Amino acid sequence: MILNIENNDICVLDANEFDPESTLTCGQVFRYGQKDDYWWVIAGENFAKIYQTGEKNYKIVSTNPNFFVNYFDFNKDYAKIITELDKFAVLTEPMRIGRGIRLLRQDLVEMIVSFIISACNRIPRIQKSLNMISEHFGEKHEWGYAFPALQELSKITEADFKSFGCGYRSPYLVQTIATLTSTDFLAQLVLKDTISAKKALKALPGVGDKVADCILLFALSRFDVFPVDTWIHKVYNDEFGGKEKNRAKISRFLVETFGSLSGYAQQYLFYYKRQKEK
DNA sequence: AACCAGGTGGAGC
DNA sequence: GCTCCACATGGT
Repeated sequence: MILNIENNDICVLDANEFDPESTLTCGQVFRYGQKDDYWWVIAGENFAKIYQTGEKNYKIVSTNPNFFVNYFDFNKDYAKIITELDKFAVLTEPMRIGRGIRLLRQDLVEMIVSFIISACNRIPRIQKSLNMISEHFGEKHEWGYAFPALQELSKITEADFKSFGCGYRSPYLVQTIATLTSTDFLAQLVLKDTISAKKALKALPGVGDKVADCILLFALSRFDVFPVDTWIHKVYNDEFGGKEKNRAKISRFLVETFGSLSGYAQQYLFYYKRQKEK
């Protein structure tokens, strides 16, 4: 990976390790889109456009290049990860389909809110709710609306969340945000190991096993977790011939299988299964 | 018109 | 520990 930061531009070479489409559409992030000849993404209060400039060349135009180097984790070498995961036959096709997926380093509060909303929901409606929250409580920029900071989120009422289509998750959101605002929960969380952090997250209303795993993976880069949702449940049945029905046990089995690379395996398998259904 | 969606919390065993 | 079930909301 060759990376140059030139004023407001970032040039990224070696597309074997970066594909904006698979990275953005693989289910880890909700506020993105495709327009004209570029992909765009809003991450917290930052915005980027991603242009393909050659077979293996990308140009990222953003408000904050250094933020996006960290966000896309461009300094991480995926070659070793891919080599290691190549040992699993079940990943051969998913890794071919999802070539260029990078696990993003996203904002903790944004992930907590996003994945509480994701419970028993459809992806387009999750996106709609998050966009409405941003439009009503986030800062307006020329490129759109930032995701609100915690201080702004704490002003949102249960009725507001319901009007944004969050449904029965609305009281969970209000209570969880109140906890994050009034305690040192977040500062303590990042210090904990994966097991303790998961336990702490599950104490938040609206956060169970699956949502906690998503937060750990997408915000805290904990790769030793395997979120099990309806799609991964299908993967487990179809690709692993699994008989277990308890999702916690399925997750445990998959973490035992993929170890410290579980999070990557999960993302390839999730993307693969959803692509196949289309 | 039932059924389902990136599940979770609570009740009852 | 486990198994049911209700929970808003919108799309098919």
